[in-house]
Amino acid sequence: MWLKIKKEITGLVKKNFPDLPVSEEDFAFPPNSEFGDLSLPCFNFTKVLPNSPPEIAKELSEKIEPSGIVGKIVAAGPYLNFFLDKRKMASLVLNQILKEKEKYGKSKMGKGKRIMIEFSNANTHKEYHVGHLRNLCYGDAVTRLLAVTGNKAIPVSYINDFGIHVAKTLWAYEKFYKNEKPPENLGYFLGQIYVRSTQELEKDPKAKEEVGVLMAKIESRRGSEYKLWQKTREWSIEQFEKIYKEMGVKFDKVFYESEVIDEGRKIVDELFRKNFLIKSQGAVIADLEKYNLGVLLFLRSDGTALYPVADVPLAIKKFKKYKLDESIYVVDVRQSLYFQQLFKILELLGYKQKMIHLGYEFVKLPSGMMSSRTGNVITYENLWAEATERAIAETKKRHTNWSERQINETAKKIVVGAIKFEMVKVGKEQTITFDIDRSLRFEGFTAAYLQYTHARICSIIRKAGIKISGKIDFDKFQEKWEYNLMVELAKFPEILEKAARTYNPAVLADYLHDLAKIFSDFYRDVKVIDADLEAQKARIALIGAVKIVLAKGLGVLGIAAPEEM
RNA sequence: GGCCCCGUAGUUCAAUGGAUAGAACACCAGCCUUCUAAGCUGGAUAUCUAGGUUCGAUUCCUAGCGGGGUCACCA
Repeated sequence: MWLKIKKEITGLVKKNFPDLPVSEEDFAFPPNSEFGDLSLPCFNFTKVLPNSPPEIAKELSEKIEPSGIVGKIVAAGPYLNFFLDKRKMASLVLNQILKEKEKYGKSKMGKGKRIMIEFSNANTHKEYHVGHLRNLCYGDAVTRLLAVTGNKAIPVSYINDFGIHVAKTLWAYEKFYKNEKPPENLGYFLGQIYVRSTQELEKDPKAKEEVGVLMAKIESRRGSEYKLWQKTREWSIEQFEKIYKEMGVKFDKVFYESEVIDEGRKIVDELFRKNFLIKSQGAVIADLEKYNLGVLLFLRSDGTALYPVADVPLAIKKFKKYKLDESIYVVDVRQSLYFQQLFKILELLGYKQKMIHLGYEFVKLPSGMMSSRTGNVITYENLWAEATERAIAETKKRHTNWSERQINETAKKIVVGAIKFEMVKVGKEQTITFDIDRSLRFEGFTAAYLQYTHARICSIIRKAGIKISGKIDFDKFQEKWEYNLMVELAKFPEILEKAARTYNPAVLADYLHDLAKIFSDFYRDVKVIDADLEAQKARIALIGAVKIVLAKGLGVLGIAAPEEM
């Protein structure tokens, strides 16, 4: 919306000064609304005009006649500030939002590009912890951002169900848990066993061989070990599905290492024959030294497979089957060298599609790096239980008359919101130190604050009980908060585009918080229900627009906006 | 050692090269017979160092310091 306004103003300036080097990108928002709504720095104009920036600003402000959406033009030092016509602004912004409703903000920026985005690459037979959650929440938010900005986003997950970790867990299972009655959450149970396994293997180095033997038996895809693998693999997969359902994340397709590894071995053989891969120190590698990317191991010297053996065929399958324009991998930044290597190999094999590794920093705890081995870890289950308990307690306190079902449903929305918001509200380059007390707060810069703001708006609209129909009299807007809200609402489409362009949902989180803050100011100073009918109508329209944008913005972050809380 | 990321308030984070560096938490002092106090108001506190580019640098460049990651059989 602002882009449109900036273009209009650019036109206005050019009409009077055709030679001035000015474009939409040159405008800035003033630090304070007292300065105006939009600002044009005049420093660059010294190249075509003889005067100093302040003199130029002054001259421009005198010679350009305000028209259209521009109400007033004022020079402030080297800046040329534009004040917009508030009534025109109101009718432009509010009419569009109320007409488009939840479609407001949708753009065609992506031009229908087919983008596959791979995330939540968890391992079966291991724990699912807050580190995985960052990946899940970030990947999901980016998927939704790409979709809302005009791309065909295809979310997929790639599960490693066939690595050595599987054998480790099953080794410990056979040895220590075989006769135990498994608990209800079987996936979680496997995670616990994996931890035990790493501890036991440290104590008993000889057991490594047993694990190797077990792995070979599983890979043979025959016998009781293979059956055990099939059974326990389902346990993990069911756990993942439960997590995705609770968190409201959907994948179009889930790939499994066990399904692509055979194809991968064939490709490795073929590439080896073609001398694309070579033998070195007993292992099979790709030598990428000439691209300054070191070497990448495909096969260990004992012939067992490493990551790229599955990743290469999977990437090829993706390109062929899904006709992708772009392929995105959301994986921990520690694997950025690996992805540079993988992309280089795919490029050398002739794949020219755009490949992007979205590397985010890891999650650690106040007590240090997460480590399953030492038990310094917050599992998904622990976090979910803890968060649910707190959200239920908080909701009960406020709504003593609510049914249990109502409380649980609302609490769940708060829990999912809290977790997702914590994970995406900071940039991906930032290490998250996950402090459970800090993260499960319901005040300040949190999802709960945004949800609460939304619920308050819903409450007002319910109580007012009037339908907005016919023409709205925007002259009824007299308060600065009403105007500030509209200015903020108008930014939403550009915010979505910026967040999508930079793969940074934190931009959106920030914006929603700003919007909610301004609403709170409005809420304090401006009564909606007590106002005369025309003013009430106009204000209902305004807060209705805020509600739409809050709900939509939260939705893009994968967070629900409850009507009451 | 090579490469990558980070360094902003007591803490956790913001800031397309633009005006007075914003929030949140914590702390102190206030605001609920009035649309949900999960809210609001007020208060104090910050750009790692040294150079450079620029009319203008938290932002870009160089060097250094500090923290983290990664660099062949881990995933």
